[in-house]
Amino acid sequence: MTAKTKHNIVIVDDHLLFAGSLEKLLESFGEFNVLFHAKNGSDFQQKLKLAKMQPDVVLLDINMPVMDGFETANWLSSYRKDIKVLALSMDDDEETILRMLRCGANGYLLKDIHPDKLREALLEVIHKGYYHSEKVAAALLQSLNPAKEKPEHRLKENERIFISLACTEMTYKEIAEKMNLSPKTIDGYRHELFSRLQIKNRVGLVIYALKHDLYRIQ
Amino acid sequence: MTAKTKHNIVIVDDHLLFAGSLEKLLESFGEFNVLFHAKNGSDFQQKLKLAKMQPDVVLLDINMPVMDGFETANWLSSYRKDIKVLALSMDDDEETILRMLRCGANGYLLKDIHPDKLREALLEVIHKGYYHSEKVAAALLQSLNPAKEKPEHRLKENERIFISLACTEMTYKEIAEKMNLSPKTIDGYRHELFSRLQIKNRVGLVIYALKHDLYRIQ
DNA sequence: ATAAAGTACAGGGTTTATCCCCTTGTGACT
DNA sequence: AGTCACAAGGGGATAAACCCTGTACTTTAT
Repeated sequence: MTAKTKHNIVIVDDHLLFAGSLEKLLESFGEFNVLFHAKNGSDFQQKLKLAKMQPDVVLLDINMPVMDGFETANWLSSYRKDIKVLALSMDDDEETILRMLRCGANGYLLKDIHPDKLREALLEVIHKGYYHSEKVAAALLQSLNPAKEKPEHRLKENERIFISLACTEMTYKEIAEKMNLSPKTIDGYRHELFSRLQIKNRVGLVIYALKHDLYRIQ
Repeated sequence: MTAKTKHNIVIVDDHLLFAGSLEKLLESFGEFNVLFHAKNGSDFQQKLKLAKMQPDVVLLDINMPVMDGFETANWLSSYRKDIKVLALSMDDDEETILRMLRCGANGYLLKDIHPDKLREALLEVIHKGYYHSEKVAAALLQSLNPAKEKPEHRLKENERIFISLACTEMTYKEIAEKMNLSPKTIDGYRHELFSRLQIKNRVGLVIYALKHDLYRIQ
């Protein structure tokens, strides 16, 4: 395979070590050529505009500082629709997968897959225009089936505020004061959330909040 | 360089794609030979015992399910002190770096370093027995300054276990049963930790645990 | 060698917070 | 008129948090 017929790839990831290693892996497959690296979305924008060759596929990390994967995919899908985007993430959360696909990604890969899967995914994205692993396909189906959705996990604004306050050292009484509500109303929120989210106590609520990004440490 | 004179490396990381890529990077340097991968600490234990060749260095990820980097480094430093450990993490938190070094790691590398630094670090660990980047060296110096040390944050093993159980929906009574201790002893642990860590209630303890990586979501 | 100090575990008793059940008033919308 | 969402309350059981005390065993000092 000559250099001309190789598929051109760009890697966007803030972890230099990973990006560099990934390049070696792609080279070892023999049919790919890495044009350049970028350490975040805006770095990618600049380098893409200056590049003399355009990539066929962008391997895009989601968790990045400055301009994350969602923003980058969104921008690229309006700027150059012919460049395919393969999202790379450690997160197998359904919400994240769907959000990334809605931002225009052509495929979604978990970082804990076998290296051979990456080759398979890249070739599929190039030839078929999309790639979906079993997990992603399952998430897609779930989202299309409204019956299987979990409406009990939809939260109202006051519930979100309460949950994030419950992740602090405040007592329920103090939370009530802060929200200008009666402690008894807070008691009602608590009881309602415990049964809807199937948790047993306040620690369960904190864990739920952290899992679903309703509260962030530090 | 013949295969015999190459340095033997083992990679312990739950992200298969990263581990596989890293292997290609190491191969490209020419002076390293990857013996095997493991996806967590206990997987590593098993494979190490069966392996016909022993590694010179273990590249060890910190964030893993089942048996994390701390536990693994701890185990290895008592099992085989001649095998060097180079910790790999995205976390530049001072606490984490020091904890890993206390667990017996011979060096600490951030995942966002340049690939060439990895080669440098590996060679230094092999020849000098340790490697410390600027950031790690700075953290070490800080810890040597007794004025800035926080001895009240050093935890005993039972305290660590208690804290991670306090991050679940278990009551203190259930935690006591699980640890084969009286509920009153647990009450003592709780009181001691609240005053030492300057927190007011169990939620504070959960937040502390998550900040300092004593408990991990999911 | 023995007293003093420290550490780990466990107990009694009390207050406060959490958790749970059941009920009520008030607008708002069909 | 009905029911729905929301805020609020009464009463009570359980868990969490905070006292202070005691025993057994180890470490350290003299």
